Amino acid sequence: MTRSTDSALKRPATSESIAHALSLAIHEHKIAPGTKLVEDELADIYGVSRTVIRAALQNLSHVKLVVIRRNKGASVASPSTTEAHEVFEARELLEPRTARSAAMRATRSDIKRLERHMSDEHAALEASDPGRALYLSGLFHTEIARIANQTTIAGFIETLVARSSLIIALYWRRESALCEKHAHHALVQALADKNADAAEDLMRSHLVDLHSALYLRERNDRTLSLKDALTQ
Amino acid sequence: MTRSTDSALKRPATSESIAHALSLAIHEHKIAPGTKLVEDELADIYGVSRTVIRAALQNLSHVKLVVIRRNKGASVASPSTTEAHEVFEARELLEPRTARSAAMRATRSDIKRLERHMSDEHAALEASDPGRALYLSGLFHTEIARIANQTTIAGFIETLVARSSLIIALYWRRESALCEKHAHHALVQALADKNADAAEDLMRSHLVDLHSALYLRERNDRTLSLKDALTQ
DNA sequence: GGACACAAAATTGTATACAATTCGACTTGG
DNA sequence: CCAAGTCGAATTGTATACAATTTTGTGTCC
Repeated sequence: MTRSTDSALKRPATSESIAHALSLAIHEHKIAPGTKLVEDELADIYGVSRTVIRAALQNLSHVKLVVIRRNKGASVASPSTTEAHEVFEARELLEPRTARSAAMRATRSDIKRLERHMSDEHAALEASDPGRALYLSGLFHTEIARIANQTTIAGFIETLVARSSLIIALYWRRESALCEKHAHHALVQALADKNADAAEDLMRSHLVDLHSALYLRERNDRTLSLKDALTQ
Repeated sequence: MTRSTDSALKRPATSESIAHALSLAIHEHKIAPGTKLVEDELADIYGVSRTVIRAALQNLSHVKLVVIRRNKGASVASPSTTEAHEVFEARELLEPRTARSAAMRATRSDIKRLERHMSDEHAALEASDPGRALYLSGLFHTEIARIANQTTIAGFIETLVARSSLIIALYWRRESALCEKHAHHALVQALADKNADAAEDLMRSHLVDLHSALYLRERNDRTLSLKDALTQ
């Protein structure tokens, strides 16, 4: 038996599966923004060599979930308020239009899937696992992008949702995420009704709500980069 | 002296510099879509180990310039007509808005830079180096995204422009790219005048022009994926 | 006690060795 | 002659060894 923590992985972890696992942990706020990700530790945890870990970290850096600096290694990204604004502005540009397309294309099974997502999310909240609820609520958005059948844009949205998770970890100021439930429910209704206009509007206002539920005063920006400079 | 072709690189190539060099070659149509990229060959050419090459290829795969399939290696991407449509639809969604922002923010030095780009492009055409002209005309678009000061969206546009280069290699049907010159010139004028509406409209119609200058009949898609399946 | 210098430890970067897989040519039996 | 199978070369996947760099700790001098 090696020193490896042997975390019950049947299959010999690939860089993709590791990237996925890390991504999930970050989404669910189990790893905080700014956390240093040391290659040796991860290699030990997943029972693979650093080669594979490096590939996984590189993957994550491409979706901006981790930042890699030469000779300094990888850390979980810690977006500035500027980046936070940009991410939500990009979402406000892409997602309403995508919701419109989704409304025109959504099948009954698509709707069913979205409803399942919502109930999973609700269950996670009941089980007081807000991290998982947040992750699922992100999946809801990427799922809609998938329904819209625009792979390219869906890919962009996926990375924006991922980054949003970090942003929420850093700047969220409301306690309850229940507002979400309402918005998502209304959206699914609009999709089911094939009401493209409503879907677009609902998505837009949902995103504006999220954006404005963040605490993004400029001074935070300085604090953050200071923390960056000191911690990492 | 090693067997390496030793292509006059002063600095010990990093994965980034190699990715950049390959990206340039692809942009300029010096490497055709579908071309197999063998790690050993590249390692030899750039005088580094496969480790570095693999990192570079992974970088390129994230911007969809190359496709990596497990145990099959990397090839230059060869977008289907469906992907081609998606890429241009995404551009039509992102870039007009971006041009609007750019118009509101462009400084005199920004305009100067764009004009320099245009004259470089013209020079490349004069020197009958259409590949380079195409590359520069892509840079023009990413430059505008940069001016708009939306790093996130600019990043998306950059990858879309890169992929467009592949799409043009595969599906371009007009001979002269002179239409471009006109459109770009008008755009710069709008930016210089801080005419946001005009910039947005000009960008939109420019992209629609490009899109419609492609030969994207469905049957091509089949041909392509067939070729894909056989060649690679 | 604090600033500096320098050595030791930790960590990342790169090359290389070897294992696993795919691809192609050849053989062989029908 | 063709189909299927098989061996070998080519290529990719992964682990490991070592070099380069950063970080940390320690001692010295003022």
